Amino acid sequence: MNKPTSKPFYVDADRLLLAVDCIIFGFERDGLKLLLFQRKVAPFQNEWSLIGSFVKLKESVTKAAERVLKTHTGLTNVFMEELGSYGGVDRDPGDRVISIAHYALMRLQEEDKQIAQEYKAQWFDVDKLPALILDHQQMVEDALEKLRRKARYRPIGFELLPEKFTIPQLRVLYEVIYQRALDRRNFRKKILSMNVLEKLAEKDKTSSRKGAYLYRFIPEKYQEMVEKGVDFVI
Amino acid sequence: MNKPTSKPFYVDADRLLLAVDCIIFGFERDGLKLLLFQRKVAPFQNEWSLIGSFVKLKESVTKAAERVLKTHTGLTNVFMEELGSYGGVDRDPGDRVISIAHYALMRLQEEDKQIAQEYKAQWFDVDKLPALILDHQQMVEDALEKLRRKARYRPIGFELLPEKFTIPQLRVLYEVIYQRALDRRNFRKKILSMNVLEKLAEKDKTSSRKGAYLYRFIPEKYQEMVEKGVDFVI
DNA sequence: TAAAATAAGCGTACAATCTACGCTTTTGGA
DNA sequence: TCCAAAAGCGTAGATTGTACGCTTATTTTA
Repeated sequence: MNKPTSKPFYVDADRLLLAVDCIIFGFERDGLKLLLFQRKVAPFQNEWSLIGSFVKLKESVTKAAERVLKTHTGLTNVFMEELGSYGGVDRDPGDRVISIAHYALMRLQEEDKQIAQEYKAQWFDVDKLPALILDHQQMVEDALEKLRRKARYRPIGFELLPEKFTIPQLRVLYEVIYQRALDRRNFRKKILSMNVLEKLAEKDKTSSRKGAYLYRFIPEKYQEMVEKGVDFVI
Repeated sequence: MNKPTSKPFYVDADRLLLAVDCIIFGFERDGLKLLLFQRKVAPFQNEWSLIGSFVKLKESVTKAAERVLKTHTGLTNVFMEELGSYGGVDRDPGDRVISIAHYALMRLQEEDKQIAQEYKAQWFDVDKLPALILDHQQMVEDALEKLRRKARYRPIGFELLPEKFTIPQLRVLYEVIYQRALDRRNFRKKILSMNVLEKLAEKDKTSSRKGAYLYRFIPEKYQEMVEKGVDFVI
């Protein structure tokens, strides 16, 4: 068996195109947003789409997803996780492409909103999305479901908050994820009983006259919680 | 742009090898088992390995996983689900191969044990596994974690029981998955309170003198439970 | 043939957690 | 100065979880 490279095995196997697509969620006071792009290349030029790219020969899948996020939003260090593969034969009429979808979470601040302009993208309300190409609609639905389920046993939503935050802010976050109202008073009790929050002296007055105390996660406790998996407010 | 096929797009993208690997769990009274194979081809010939195959150009990822299961165990209609991708650049020294791992669950009966002989495979106790090739050890650990987590909010374990089963059998199943003892009496109460079981007139006497009543899932209730997601005995 | 052994099954009591909701506090604006 | 609005505190009752004793049915064994 001659070897053109140092890799003589598996010569008969088919070679395919492998892509990553990113479902980028942003959290804002008034709801959960999704970052969408107008596709630059054919097929489906100019239609709304998730952002993605092909995985390169010398690049891990994870790195590919990070690269996509970086080049299309400028962001690094964002929480991102694999959602799953989309591997149907005819899912992309352009060729046989298998995509490994990833979803990312970020908190949306004024500065992040510029991303939309700089990268010709747009933030949409998750329940007011335009038509998407290919199976991207399905990916978004799956990502939302996974996000909600995950929020139950992991403090995942916390990725979406600034370092200092108020308890009402945290509650709104969960309300947005679960799409339903949570009792103010019970939510507070439950969260505080977990002993992962440190109360700070400062107050945030942007959303009420009285102002709400700021809190911060206690890193060790938070880490512990991530590992053990907590049963969260439903 | 000339087109050799009807698919003129994405000509510059790298083409990779995409595989599926299957983590096949079997449930038996005395524990959870894993089906392993002695690899027939180089590299790693004769070493213990999960079973897998390359995804073909005209085959969906899901179909590829089903094909693997069928050709290596003869089984179809087994619960199987995607675990995730293993996409590191150097994970397989034989070539750049990305694998999408899947895990399958089945109940182990005498007839299924012949699989091991027919297909030159062997059932191992999940906590007494031999060394595995590549990152297969990691895949198994991840699959076990996912299985346990999933068992909490989905009646997933039920895939592993025969149509008629006793409550003690169901309990042993959960004990095996969670790797800890569950209180007989409380388990029964919890399960019965879900109202998904129909008590049959027959008893099963294979595992006790007194014999235990057989039950069956009420299909509609069971389906409801799958969709809503239940919070299960921890 | 009676007693012992064993797993199944039933019930009860106490603890922990969830849920609903009233009341007080703080502060900016009318 | 009073009102409105959100934050924060507390309690009571309902629900669920947890520990564990007791009875039942049946086979084995003494």
